[in-house]
Amino acid sequence: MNRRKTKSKRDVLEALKSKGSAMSHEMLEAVVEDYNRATIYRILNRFREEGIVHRIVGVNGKQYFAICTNCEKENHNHNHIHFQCNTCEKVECLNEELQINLPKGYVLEGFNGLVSGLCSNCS
Amino acid sequence: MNRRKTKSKRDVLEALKSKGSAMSHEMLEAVVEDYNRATIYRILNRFREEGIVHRIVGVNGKQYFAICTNCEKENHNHNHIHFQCNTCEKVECLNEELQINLPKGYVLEGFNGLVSGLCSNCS
DNA sequence: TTGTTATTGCGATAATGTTGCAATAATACA
DNA sequence: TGTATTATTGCAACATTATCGCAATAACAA
Ligand SMILES: [Mn+2]
Ligand SMILES: [Mn+2]
Ligand SMILES: [Zn+2]
Ligand SMILES: [Zn+2]
Repeated sequence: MNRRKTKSKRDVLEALKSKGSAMSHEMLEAVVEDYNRATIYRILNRFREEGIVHRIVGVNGKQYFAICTNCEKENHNHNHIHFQCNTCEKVECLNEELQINLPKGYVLEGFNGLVSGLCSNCS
Repeated sequence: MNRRKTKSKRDVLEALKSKGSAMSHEMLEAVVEDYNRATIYRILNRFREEGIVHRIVGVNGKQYFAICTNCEKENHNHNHIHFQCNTCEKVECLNEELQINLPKGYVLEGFNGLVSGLCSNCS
């Protein structure tokens, strides 16, 4: 399964990089040129498999995708909290790492921590 | 806007109480008698307004509702983390309270912290 | 018992995300 | 450079979750 470089992938990656904060499908659609809905989702999920981006689930239940920073190959640290603005919908990574203690017998596999409120632009 | 006591409300509340952990619409539908989808959602959102239940958004983007415990009227503490099992889909409240520091200019309004993994039954 | 209106059921609708399949195009290789 | 392979795309259909308008129903106050 060899990967191929395509314009759509470049466009999506470029959009995510230049935006800085996390983006939903909807946000991406507004920025990149007109690709099919399925194509964009497939690209995002592919990126996620490859460890290029990580996913945040918003309070609205929507998926947001953000470029991985501070992540090494094979060693991702996504235990940071995210912030979602209730007004402008922006989703960003906070630096806050946090430590989680689970009860006995529980196995941690993922973390999705989301603080919602007003960002500095909207407060 | 006076509230009225109905069988559907009693049933939903009873289901949530006896289950102990958070429930999705789907889970509720399987337990209570046959009410319309919209009715159940309206009841849940009503309960939320009244501060009887709180809502957790799962990693799957679905809504889960749990009875409020440790909450006083007008003073809810929902800054606790929740745990969702990737196998049996169960969602429960963890005792872990956590402290969140936001950057300057940010206003906190809500928190949805979700750890996913395997519960003690499924691990 | 009766009137008011909160609540419900029904149907339609919106939004998000995935999938199967045939067409297209990126890439390896002759 | 030309050709074959197959990863990727577009399209349409589908699944799921959740909300909403409206008319019918039923809780409850008087
Ligand atoms: Mn990462
Ligand atoms: Mn509460
Ligand atoms: Zn904002
Ligand atoms: Zn489990």
